[in-house]
Amino acid sequence: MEPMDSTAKPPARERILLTAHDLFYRQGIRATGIDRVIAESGVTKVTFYRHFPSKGDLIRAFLDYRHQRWLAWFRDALGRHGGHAHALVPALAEWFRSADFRGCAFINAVGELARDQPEVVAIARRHKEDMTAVIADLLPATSERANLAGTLAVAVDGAIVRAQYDATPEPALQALATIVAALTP
Amino acid sequence: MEPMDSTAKPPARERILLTAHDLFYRQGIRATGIDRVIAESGVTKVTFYRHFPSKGDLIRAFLDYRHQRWLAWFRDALGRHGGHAHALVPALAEWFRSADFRGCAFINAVGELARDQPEVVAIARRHKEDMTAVIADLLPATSERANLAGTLAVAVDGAIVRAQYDATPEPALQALATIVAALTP
DNA sequence: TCCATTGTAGACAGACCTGTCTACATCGGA
DNA sequence: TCCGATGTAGACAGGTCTGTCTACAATGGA
Repeated sequence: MEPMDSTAKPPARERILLTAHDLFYRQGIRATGIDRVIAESGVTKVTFYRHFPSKGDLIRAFLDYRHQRWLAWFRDALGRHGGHAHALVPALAEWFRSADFRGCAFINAVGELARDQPEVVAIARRHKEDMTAVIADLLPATSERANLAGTLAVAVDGAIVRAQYDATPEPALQALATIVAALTP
Repeated sequence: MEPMDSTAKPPARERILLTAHDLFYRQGIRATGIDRVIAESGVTKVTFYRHFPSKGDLIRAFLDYRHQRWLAWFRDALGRHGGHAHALVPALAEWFRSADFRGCAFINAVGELARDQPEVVAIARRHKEDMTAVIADLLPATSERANLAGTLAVAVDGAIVRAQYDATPEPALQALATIVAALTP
């Protein structure tokens, strides 16, 4: 029955995944060695390699996990801000202003790994398709909905990368607000 | 006087820089070892380290070089396509469709190196400021010019990253065209 | 002529990387 | 009771990384 008292450690696989998520997102994937993930998740090499036979497996699991987690947050934040297209700005503002914001994990992963692990590009593409679908849900069901959602998704990507290298998120948010206002009546 | 006949190799420093540009942009910076740059530029370790005391120096030199080269191309392409805001789309189309397109070197570098080399972020920021200034030159000199250029720059960044992970550049270009049309009368 | 600069060849150090291995402990279900 | 899954500790192999080192050659200006 698994009593699951509050002091119990989560199972090894979950600890590894949470640690990898933290380190990969914060430091970058290539910059993070397996040894570091193993040490910080409090697991040994054998246990680690039984769950993830190679670093590539861990990277894929990390991206899957990130995908679920980020999309759930995105949907929730958009809902909390009204569920219309203009909600994009305050929703993303939450993320951009959070202390550990480091850009889009998928865009970063493509930049780092596209050449050696082409499947990462496919994963990123699917992630962005799902993000675009969530954006489409904010729009009225006209014949232009899919196109408009795609255009807004490009603006969102632009705002994410700008917020990543700018000192403050305001220019990114202002630009996004301008584009949203121009495109949605 | 340097006769400079056509078979002469360029000086070592230039060969190193061109090789680094090629490898860093194509494979990523972290994925490219110094040894590879040394081997492909036809130079020895001592020569290399006399010009660039550390990999960090080479990275900075690469980004400077890329900055000059990309901006010169960007200005030229915009001019060839009419020098107005709508020229952004065909100009970027040239780049996105070129065989060796791999996204924006500065966005990629920030994703890879921001944590360990914060100065890379500052370099990227300056690059994007200059890119934004070039975009501003396409716009009429109204009081809104700077704001509008900043907004278009965000859209351009979004189009660049989308073209990087999409299978074809068309969605990125179409989105950018839509945004440009909506923002410039 | 002298000497600093730039070049060449390649061994080497020391760190870090991924992944394998032996040997043993615990625990839950069949 | 037995057995497979899951856990632990840590040595080890073989590769790659950055950067240093010795020793020598060519060139070009003061």
